[in-house]
Amino acid sequence: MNIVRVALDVPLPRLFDYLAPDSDESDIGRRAIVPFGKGSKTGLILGVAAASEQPLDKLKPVAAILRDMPALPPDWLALCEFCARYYQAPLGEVATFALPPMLRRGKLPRMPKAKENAAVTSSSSGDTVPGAGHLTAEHLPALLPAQHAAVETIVAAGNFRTFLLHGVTGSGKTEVYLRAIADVLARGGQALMLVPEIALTPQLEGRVAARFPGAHIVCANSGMADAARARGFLDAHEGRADIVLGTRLAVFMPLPRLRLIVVDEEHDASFKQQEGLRYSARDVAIWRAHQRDIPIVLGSATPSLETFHHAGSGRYRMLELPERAVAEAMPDVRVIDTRRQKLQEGLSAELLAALALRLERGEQSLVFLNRRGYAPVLACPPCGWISRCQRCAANLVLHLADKRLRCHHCGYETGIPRACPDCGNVDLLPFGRGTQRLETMLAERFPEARVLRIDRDSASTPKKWQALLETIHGGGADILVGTQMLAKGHDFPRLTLVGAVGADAALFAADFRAPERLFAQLMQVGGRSGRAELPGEVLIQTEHPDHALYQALVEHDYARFAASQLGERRIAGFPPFSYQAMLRAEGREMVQALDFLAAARSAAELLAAGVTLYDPVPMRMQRLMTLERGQLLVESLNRPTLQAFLAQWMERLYTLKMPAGLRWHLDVDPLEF
DNA sequence: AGCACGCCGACT
DNA sequence: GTCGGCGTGCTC
Repeated sequence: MNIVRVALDVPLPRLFDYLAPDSDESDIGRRAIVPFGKGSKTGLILGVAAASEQPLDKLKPVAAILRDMPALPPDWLALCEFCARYYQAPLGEVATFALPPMLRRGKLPRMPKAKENAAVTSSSSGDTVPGAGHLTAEHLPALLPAQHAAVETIVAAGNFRTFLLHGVTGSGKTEVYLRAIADVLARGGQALMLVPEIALTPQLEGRVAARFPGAHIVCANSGMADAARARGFLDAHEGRADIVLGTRLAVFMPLPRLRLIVVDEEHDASFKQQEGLRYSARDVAIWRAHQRDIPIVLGSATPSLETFHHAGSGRYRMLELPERAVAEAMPDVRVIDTRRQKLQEGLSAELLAALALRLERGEQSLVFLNRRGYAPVLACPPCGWISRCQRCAANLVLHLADKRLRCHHCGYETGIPRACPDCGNVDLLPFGRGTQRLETMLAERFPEARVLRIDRDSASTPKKWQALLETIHGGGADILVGTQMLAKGHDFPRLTLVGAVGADAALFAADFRAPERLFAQLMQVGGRSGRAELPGEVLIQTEHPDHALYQALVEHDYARFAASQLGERRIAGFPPFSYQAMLRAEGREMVQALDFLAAARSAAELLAAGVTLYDPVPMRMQRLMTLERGQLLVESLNRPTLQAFLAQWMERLYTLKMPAGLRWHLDVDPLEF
């Protein structure tokens, strides 16, 4: 009697056994439709067996085994198993998550008929080299020595090796990726390139497509239509695709001839999924490269400190691109000490003068401020009342443009009160500064200038964002005011000045990764300024001009910044010198959440050798409106120790009785605190 | 997670 | 007298 073990999309950490008389080993990795509870579900067969641990009379027969596509291969199933184990998630959830929604539902997309243009699909036949005919040297940009060396090293690796390609904006990282990919394609391999969410721009797709005109390129991101995503998955799985280019979810694409993985902007937080299966696509990609014994290239101008640490210790191989490939000078970065001067609406005399100079010369400026809205709070000076969100602990941000108070954490919004709700005073004052206030102030101060604000409010839809970009590129703006939205992706040809305002907040934030993010942001935003003939200038307003972070920025010295941060983290015992997991609980009342976490902590007591469990704490911000959230940090100096602990701990947590309405999840290697 | 069954309030 | 609240228990 044959039994198939099926992974189903239910939050239960086990497989389900079904009778399947006509099944055999070749059905492992196939989808099956099975009766489940009242209805039926589509799942994935992960094993066949002669016997079950379940009593035979409890087993139902499978409704159907879907044999309409090739079974998913063992390495793909092993990838899911790794994720389930490492992130402590039910295997069924991982396996179904890794499938595109359409395949998950037991359907297949309509595939295009094979009639199309033979040149485009010839790559799947295996005897032509995709794009090779087009890769003539005279069409390719010349490589700098460092780029050349990096390409040679990656190409020569062949086997598993993690490379950190470290180079500033404009140093030509993309060209290195493309050359390494060309080599892989020439040898009949497939390449996987992961990019951050925002960076998956048509420009990059276009550049890759233009470089490999004969190659079959598949894109994969969550914004795609169901059928297109499923088609891409099948193209990859059945070996037709040569290059898969996508966001984090692309790390789960089955690729039989995979020979190279590239993770561009590896430090980017969007590689970590923040809900559901909380995986890090970058880390999963490294595991996958190891599994397949192939090289992986992590690229960044500002690597995550974890990655940089491993590159320094020799675990990863560092590839430095020291120069800018495009003939551009690095911007001149300076700090402005704001302690001893009276600021005008938050701007220093130097920054205002620099802005005036750019206006005079007809060049563009950017004022970078990581706080949207008009002012962070509305306050009543006599009684001390400040606008607070009713649903979560955050302050309500004043948006003067549409006369609203808005919570940037949970989305709650309300009108502006006429008078203080506590004391009735009618003279409520905005406190602090946001992008709107800065925009207003700059427009008043420079009436002749065209001031353009770019933040989540003004660029709320892709269409609005596109329109703003067109205005900027068309020379329709003199001063840009914006948040980190502006830091990524786009070149602004006439931009020669970047001013950073209010950056200090990140220096002393509760989140130990805040300085790392600030450095990356300032470096990125600074990289937007300047061209060969128009050198750029970056002015950072700060009350801590001697801080190591700013000093390193002035010197364009990432390594120095990283060394100082890593020194602090070593002393504090933070990652990469320890390994963390966060248990979070949310419920109607904070006490419920904290009670659960306390119970979870007691349940851990006998298991926790070599592991530190901290106290359950209420979360700083509660994201969901009416839910209270708490969290419990777990830490160990040793990853296997933490992993072993988590596995046993989860088993116990699953047996704990849950008060109604209380939910919890575990976040391994959390990025958010 | 769904989706049952299962006992206590205000409605045609 | 019922419709329905969501508490707890199970799904091979």
